[in-house]
Amino acid sequence: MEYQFSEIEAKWQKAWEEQGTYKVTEDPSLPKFYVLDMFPYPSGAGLHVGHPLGYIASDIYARFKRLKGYNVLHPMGYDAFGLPAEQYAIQTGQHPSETTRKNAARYREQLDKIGFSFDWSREVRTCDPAYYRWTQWAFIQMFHSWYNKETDRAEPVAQLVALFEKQGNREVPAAHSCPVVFTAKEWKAMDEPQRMKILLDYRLAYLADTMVNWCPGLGTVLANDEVKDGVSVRGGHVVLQKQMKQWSLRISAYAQRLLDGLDQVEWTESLKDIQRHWIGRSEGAEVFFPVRGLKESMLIYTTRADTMFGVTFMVLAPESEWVQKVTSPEQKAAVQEYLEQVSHRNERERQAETRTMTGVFTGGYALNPFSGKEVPIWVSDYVLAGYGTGAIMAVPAHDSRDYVFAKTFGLPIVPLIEGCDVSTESLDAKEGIMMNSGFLNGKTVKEAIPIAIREVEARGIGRRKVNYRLRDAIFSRQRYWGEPFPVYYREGIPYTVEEKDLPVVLPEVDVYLPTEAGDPPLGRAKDWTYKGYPMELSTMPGFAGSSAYYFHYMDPGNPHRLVSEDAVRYWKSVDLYVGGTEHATGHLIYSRFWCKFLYDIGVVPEDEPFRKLINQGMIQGRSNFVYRVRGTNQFVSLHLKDQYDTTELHVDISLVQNDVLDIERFRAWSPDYADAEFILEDGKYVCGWAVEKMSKSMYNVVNPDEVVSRYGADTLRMYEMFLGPVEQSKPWDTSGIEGVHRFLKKFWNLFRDRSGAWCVEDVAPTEKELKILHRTMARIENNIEQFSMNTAVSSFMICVNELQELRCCKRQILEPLLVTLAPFAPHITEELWHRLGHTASIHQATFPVADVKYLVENEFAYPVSFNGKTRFTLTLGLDLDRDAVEQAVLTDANTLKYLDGKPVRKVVVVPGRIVNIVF
RNA sequence: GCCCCGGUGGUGGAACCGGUAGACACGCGGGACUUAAAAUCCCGUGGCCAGUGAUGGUCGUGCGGGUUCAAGUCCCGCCCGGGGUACCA
Repeated sequence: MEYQFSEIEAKWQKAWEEQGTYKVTEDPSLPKFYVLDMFPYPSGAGLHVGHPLGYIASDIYARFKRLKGYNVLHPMGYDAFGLPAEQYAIQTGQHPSETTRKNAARYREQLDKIGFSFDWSREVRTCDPAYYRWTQWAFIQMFHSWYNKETDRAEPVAQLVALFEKQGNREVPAAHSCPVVFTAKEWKAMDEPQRMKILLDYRLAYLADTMVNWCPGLGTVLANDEVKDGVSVRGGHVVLQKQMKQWSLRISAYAQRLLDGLDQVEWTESLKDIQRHWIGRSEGAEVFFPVRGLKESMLIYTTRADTMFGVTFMVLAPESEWVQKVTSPEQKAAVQEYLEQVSHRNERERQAETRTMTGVFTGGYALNPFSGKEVPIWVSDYVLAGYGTGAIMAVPAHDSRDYVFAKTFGLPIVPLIEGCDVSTESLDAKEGIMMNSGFLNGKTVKEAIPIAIREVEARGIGRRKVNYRLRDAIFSRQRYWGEPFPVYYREGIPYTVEEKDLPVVLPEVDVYLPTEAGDPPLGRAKDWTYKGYPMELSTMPGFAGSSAYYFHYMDPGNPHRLVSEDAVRYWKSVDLYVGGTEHATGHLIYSRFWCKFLYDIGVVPEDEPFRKLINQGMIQGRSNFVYRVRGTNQFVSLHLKDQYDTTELHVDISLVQNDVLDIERFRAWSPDYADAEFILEDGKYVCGWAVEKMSKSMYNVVNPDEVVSRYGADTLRMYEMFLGPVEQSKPWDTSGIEGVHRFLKKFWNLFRDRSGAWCVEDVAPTEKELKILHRTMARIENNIEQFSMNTAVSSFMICVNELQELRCCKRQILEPLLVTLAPFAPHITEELWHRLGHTASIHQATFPVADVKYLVENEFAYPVSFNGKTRFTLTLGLDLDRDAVEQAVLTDANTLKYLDGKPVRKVVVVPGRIVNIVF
């Protein structure tokens, strides 16, 4: 019987589903292993062949771990809230939940055909109220928590209130944004709205006026990771800076823990670097500069306290409250005009103007506390309001931005490093010997920095300070298709909905657009109130639902908890997470933060969610081109095109095989080409090709369904792995798939004789056959553990080629081999397993253990080289020691020939590796 | 600009700790089977040079240096491609 993959695959997919083969429950008698894929957003376009790459790799790993005796949790679900469904709803009026449901069904259909071992009974969808109640619940917990910097964890706000009642807020070690200082007495004298306003500045989920990325094109606010190069990542719309009242998560309180935690996880260094950079820890000092005519001193942040003597001016961010305080009457009009000008600029313009500095003098002066000199205070948008204190001391000689500013406005530049030349550019490097710097003269920069900070502290004009670039996460979106906030307003003050009333279900609206008044779409909902009070109109961002979904998989559908104690104590955290690197500064940071918070409040036992992370590469498209002679309907073959003036056009890759165009089908492809003419080479039309993004517009999309129906899921799975390392990006080229398909046919044929009849025999295998088997088993196990799936596939090919040559069809060889192959090709192996007489699934078998006695060789073909050049090989026993090998080689006839009578200077022998003769 | 990661045949890619570069596969060329095609099987396949020939020589892992008996692998300096980040004081 031929290898009939379609029937085999359909049969076993059905059987696995019916028998619940991949259903998993907590089993304390077995070690656990949690393999997770980043869940997909179900888009309308469906899956292309690049999407399942990571899923296949993780599925192989999950199946392997099961065969090794682990209880494996391997779930899947959908990141189902998101902009595309909502934009589609705006255009068509179709409810986003409807589109999402359809798209998810399509995804499921496609995924099922590939034969994954997901436990679908644990499916989580972020848009399902039964799930998002836990997103809302977590928000409520954050609302009622504050960050205690002393205990370094989140604690209940009730405890904070107790502290306020006892001692006011001055000494409370909290991460906060509260501008006022009060005593216990003052706190007690406040009324409820006043207290609630204060507490908002301490909560981990808080409402505040903040500078946000406002995207008019999408009608919503965006988080920093959703903006790139001044435009929105989704849709590419212009983004403006705007002051708005928004919900935020105080993730900045966790900056140090997020940084430290990176040392505990097995992620690639480059991904950790991206996160480290995003967190952006810097060590420096905050220093007060007295201001002429004011009692109050201005606070600045610097990492270069050593350069204090070189400060020749100060710069304020346009948004700084100090601008109004220091501006002189004469400069008021100019400053106003500048602020006006700056406010109209969007992020892109602000960034594009790196070269031309803008700014204005405020008319105010600050006093350099070290040199005693007065320096002018300027305003410029090169200083950011959100970092440090929104004010800087400018040292043009040693900071390139200050340098450009000084040159632009003719401000003095005082060099502080001996022998440096600042006539054309600043010297930013932290090296050299200090000069012009009073008590720091003669010191190196590295010595001077701590000395200067110590001096600042000794004089009581500032203190050592660590800053982070990481900002609090803006958590409101002025959109419809997201989790509603469990928040209502009483007298303008936000309160959370009682937990017993969760979930707060997303209400229906007539259209998915903002209201006339400019409120978000939820402003259109009828009776959008709680206990008679108005509800919050924003919804949560995309990352809300994806920050803890991996916990709910452990205990899906639990109506009482995100995850039960028993379940989370068993599954703990994700052992292996597979997904794209594009989530480095979004999902992967937010999830870590969310997990640490849940850890702080005692809901989960570990504070890092993803122990090991593998980033799968992208599968790129391989496009084909035809060359049309300009102004004609004539097409010229690739290698002749240089003789003509041509236009390169994408051609659908389904019309091309091995870069040769199917002319008839090309003519039928579009009416424009119906009467096309062709200039051929060797009777063929050869197409050009290029590696590009896989996309419809390039006509290079390959759909997994098509591959499955032509070659089967087992072939698709193995070919995706065979393409190359999982982590690497590489182009998809369907022509290569034949080799993998051929391999599976050969493998199938090992079980049959020449006539096609079943021929597996119970005969003792030979030493040689056992060696082939055990070597393969050992390699595969090693390859899977290293996540080197491509070399695993090669190892199988080599094994099958060798067994085929030996015409081996012995049960004792084929049976263990089947189990070894099962993670890669689950269907064909299941079929053959049952034909061998088994009744239970092969996926519940045990992975065979390689016996070392079959792995050791007793002979080795030594490559013998002369002065590093390999000339011949000499097979010798591996039991020979260094001297014996040397003797054997030196007396060999071949050696004498290559030496040609010259004296040997040195012989290098590495037993079991190489012999090198130097002469 | 700064920080990562890459660069190996016509193509995708192998090569453990420095030890026979190009495994495995595609493609291509040749052959067998066939009326023919598909499928299958066998042989060859990095470049150049020499030889009728089994073969021999030589160059070769982006470029230029270096360390070493030996370098795709380690070190220094560049070039190119991809990703991250960017007035973060």
